[in-house]
Amino acid sequence: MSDVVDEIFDAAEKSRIFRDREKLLPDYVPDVLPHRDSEIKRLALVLAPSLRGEKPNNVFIYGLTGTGKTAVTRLVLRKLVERAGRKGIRVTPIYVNVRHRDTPYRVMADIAEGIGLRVPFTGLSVGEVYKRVVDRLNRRPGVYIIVLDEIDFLVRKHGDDLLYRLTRINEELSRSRVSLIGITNSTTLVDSLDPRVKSSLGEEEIVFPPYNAEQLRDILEERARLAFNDGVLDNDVIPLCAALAAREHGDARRALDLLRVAGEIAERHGDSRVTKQHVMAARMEIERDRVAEVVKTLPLHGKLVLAATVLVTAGGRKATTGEVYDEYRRLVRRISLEEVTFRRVSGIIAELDMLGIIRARTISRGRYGKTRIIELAADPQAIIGVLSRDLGIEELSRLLRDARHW
DNA sequence: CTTCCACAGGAACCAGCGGACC
DNA sequence: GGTCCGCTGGTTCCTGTGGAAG
Repeated sequence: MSDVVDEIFDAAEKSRIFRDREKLLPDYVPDVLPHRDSEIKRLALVLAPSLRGEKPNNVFIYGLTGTGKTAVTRLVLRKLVERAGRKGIRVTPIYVNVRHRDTPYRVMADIAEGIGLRVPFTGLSVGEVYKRVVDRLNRRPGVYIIVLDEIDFLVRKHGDDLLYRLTRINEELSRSRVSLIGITNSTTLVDSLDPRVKSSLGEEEIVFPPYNAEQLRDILEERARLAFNDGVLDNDVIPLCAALAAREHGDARRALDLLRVAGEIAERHGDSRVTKQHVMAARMEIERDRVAEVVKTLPLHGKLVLAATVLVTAGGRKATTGEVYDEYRRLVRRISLEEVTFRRVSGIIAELDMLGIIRARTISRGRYGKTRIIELAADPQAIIGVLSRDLGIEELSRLLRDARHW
């Protein structure tokens, strides 16, 4: 037995495929970012005044996912801090990813942590945390640069009150200065902001265009050199990853994920080279994982509405909100649970759409009313699998399994 | 041109929970 | 121990609306 374990560990120690797998992880920021020179320059220019101890302008950064917004920001901040350190100036970056911390309190709490303040994860008011932050900033003079990544998630759910407060924070500071960098995936977000927030945050604006397939190839090649052993990649692997990601609006993160997972699959299978087939398998694995992740964390009635959607869209037909709701009711009654209202189901459908698990677009059928037409946006097999296991209701699992015959 | 369907989706509010503060 | 807090997952009530039918 122990030699089996040893074998596994031995194999894990000297990977045949990877030289350094971490270089492909989403949060790794390389020193070289191909095709982002002008964006790097612009951001550096904006932030440069902090080296003189002055407050840089606030910046608004837009661009679709995987266009290098976060990487560029981190790179520039890293260099800025290095430089400031050598000159003995205190510049403190505070990075908050709002996507998974999408309430005003949590964002404020993260900012507090970012300046070394311990705050409880609940119990205090937002105002109280804000006060403590202001207090701390006044006690420790310096330039602070707060990065709010993916702020769309905060604004969409909770409005821009917190943003407004943060843009005014300097009025309460005597010896410190705070700059804001707002990063967003959505270009339409700006229009929904309070004009005061808009003008303050948008003192500077940088737009990140999507990468094309050729540029993605450069990025992947650069990174593959660091991450893979020499000669393990088939020639068509990188072009394929680039092409697949280019189809999804030039998402570099997606391209890197594909490459990494393809490598992982090759390694798991004990193959010595990464091939096109590994990339195709990676695509499916990534999708399955995404679906599983999303579906598992859905609240109970979210899962049930999704189950109803699966049933009513069997055979690839499209359904309306009303049809999904009817099916949902039938389902819930059959397994004798309490049902939620139509309004809630409508809201859940909107949430599932946002999560990318279904597609729901509103249309008008004239005399026959306005509704959304709904279809699945993810692999039905994967959804059914996760729902069956997760709900643990035998009758429902059977229904879903039967719906699979289409 | 008007009507009217089948909803969309905003707004205000609520219960229950885990937790902080005094 | 009472009061306050935020978050989630709801409810109730509501106004708004694209476009086929009449």
